[in-house]
Amino acid sequence: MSTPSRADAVRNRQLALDAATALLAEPDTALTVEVIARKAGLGAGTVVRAFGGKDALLDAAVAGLLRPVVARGRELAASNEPVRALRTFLGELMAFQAAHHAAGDNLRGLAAPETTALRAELVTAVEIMIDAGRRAGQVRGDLPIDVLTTIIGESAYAVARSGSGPERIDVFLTVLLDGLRPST
Amino acid sequence: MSTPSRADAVRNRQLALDAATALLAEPDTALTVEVIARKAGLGAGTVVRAFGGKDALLDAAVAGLLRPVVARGRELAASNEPVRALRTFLGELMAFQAAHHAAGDNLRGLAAPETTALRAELVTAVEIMIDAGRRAGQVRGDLPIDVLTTIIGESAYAVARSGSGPERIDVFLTVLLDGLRPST
Amino acid sequence: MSTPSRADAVRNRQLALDAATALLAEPDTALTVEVIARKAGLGAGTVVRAFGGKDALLDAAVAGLLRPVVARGRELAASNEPVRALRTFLGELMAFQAAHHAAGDNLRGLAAPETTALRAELVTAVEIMIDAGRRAGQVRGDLPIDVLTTIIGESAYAVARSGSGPERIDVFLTVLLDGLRPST
Amino acid sequence: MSTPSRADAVRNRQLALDAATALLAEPDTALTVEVIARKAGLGAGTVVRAFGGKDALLDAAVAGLLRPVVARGRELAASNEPVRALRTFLGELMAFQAAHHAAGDNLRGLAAPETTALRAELVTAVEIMIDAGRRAGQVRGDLPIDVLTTIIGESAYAVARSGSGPERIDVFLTVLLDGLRPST
DNA sequence: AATGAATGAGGGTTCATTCAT
DNA sequence: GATGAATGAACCCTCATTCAT
Repeated sequence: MSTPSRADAVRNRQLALDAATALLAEPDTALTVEVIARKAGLGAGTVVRAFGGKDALLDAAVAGLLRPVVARGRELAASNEPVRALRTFLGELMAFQAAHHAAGDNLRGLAAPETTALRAELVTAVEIMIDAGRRAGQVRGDLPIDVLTTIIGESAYAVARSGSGPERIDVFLTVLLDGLRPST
Repeated sequence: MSTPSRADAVRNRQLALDAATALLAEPDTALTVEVIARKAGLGAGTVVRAFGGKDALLDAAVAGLLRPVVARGRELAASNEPVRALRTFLGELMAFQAAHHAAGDNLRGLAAPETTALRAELVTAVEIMIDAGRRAGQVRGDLPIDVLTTIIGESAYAVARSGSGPERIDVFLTVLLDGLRPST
Repeated sequence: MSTPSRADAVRNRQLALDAATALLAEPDTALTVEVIARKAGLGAGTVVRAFGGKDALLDAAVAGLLRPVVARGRELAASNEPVRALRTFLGELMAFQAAHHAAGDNLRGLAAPETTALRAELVTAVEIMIDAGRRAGQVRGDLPIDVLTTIIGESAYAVARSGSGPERIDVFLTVLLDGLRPST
Repeated sequence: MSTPSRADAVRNRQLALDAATALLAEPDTALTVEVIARKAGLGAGTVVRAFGGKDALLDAAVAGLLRPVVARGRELAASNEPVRALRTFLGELMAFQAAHHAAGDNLRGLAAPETTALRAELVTAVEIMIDAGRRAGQVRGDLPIDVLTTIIGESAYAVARSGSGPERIDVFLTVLLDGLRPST
């Protein structure tokens, strides 16, 4: 029968994904297929085969990390306190980046369609919040919105690089959001 | 005389450096010794020998890019219009990063003493400007200065990632500097 | 079961070891990883991976050659005809060296813990035989024992260099053992 | 004129030779052309050109070391106290080997015609001494002479390997020469 | 379907030799 | 003729992928 083995395949996919995800948080680990496989308790071949290549595995792992953040972004985009929502969202995004700050680096030079798509959704969520903030008169309207979202998105990455803790993230957010306020 | 052949050595060192520097601006190129050597029109051995290793070559290339920026930073740190100086400096720093946005990534995991030293000088220059800005009442005093400098430094990196052009840099600076103003 | 593929690994490890061992007997061969791999019918990566480096492979190869000799030495050290035992042992040791006379040279400058340990055991065995020979009045007592063992050990190496056949070994042993007899 | 530059060539040949010779006594030095050149105060090209290749340079260096030893051998071969002469000669040979025990190893795999020829002469000298010793009844006659000379020649190398000092050499000689005495 | 050993291209580096200066 | 920088083949090793078991 093929059903039970299919179940195994699903389980192994998840094991590989979990291992890769865990390793993304360890900045000084090599992140080779063999290391991932060992952490997953699988063979190297299984790990590659489960995703069709290392690129796809890492894409899936980073996407898996990003997905709940994006979901949260969609949720917060519906808030009627857009600036507060933006701060909350960016705080969570940055905390995620800080916790897995090897994620971005390990994706370098790889095809990562899932992650790319999620990043776009993330930008959309930010866009909605900014737009709502503008309509509420809480966010400055003198700058092009697409540039603002890009800046905000990339800034999250910046914090990740410095291995920043919560207090640093908070300072950054204070500066960023004060800068986004309408100029008096 | 011992100068003549040395002249060639200097020229080729520069060729290798130029090639590496040029490649730092191409984010999707592999940046192997052989690629650098081919671009420089030299043999692979020559490139390694000229700098004593790939690490040292990349360090030198990035440092070469960073050096004039840092020099400019020292100059601007003496300005008596600190906020304007800060904006000018950050604009130049970010333009540099944007032009060579593979620089930081390619240095990952390498020993890069020159670049590290320059980065420290860069932070010092920013610190001076912020401090002067505070004394002039133009920069907020409610946040720890070392966190501000880190944030600012990392932000420059953020812009680099997005391959941003001048207008994007300008928007970022506007937001950042407005956020750094004393809260009313 | 996990044994089946492991069986191949063991077989190939042995293939690499055999190839290296065979090449140790060819004084004018380069003994690079690739040469060993080709002789073993394996890829270069496999050979390195199987032992964790060229050093370890050569150490293992030489140790593999030395091990039975040392075992025989321990056996003969228990003999109650110490001089006869010494001659037998040295004969076998030299025959081994003669058969693989590139062994020592190829280990030069390498970390070879196994081989080093075996050499020490070898010296100990000789020491025991000489000591027994002295107590039996068959070996001269006028010379320091540690010097004798060194000399004997190194002599075996000497014979190896000349690619000597059995009759040469025999002559050397006659001279050496006559020289070790108590002076009348 | 070509005469003065010829003089320079001769001088540089000697400088290269001296440098190589000196380095042969340092077992843990790399002995690359560049190292030799630096020690000689010459350029790498000059060192290679002076001898037509690294092999020839090392051959010449080792031969230069061996030559006086061989000369001394010829001298001592004329002695009418052959056994005493043999001991003296072997002592000097071994002291030479001990002082330059990197010599042999660095010649490995190289064409070294000069050194090879000298080694043959050295063997001849030993042969003469042994033959004279036999006629004087001081050296055993029951063993083939060519084997004895080989053994003796190779033994000198053995001592070199162990980095032996004078006392070790002396012990070795005592054993060896006692072994060469006619069996009673 | 999973395994994990084998593969082999590609990485940085070394070094005897060559050749423009 | 001397120089020493450039060369490029060869070295050992790593690792994503493949494939016999």
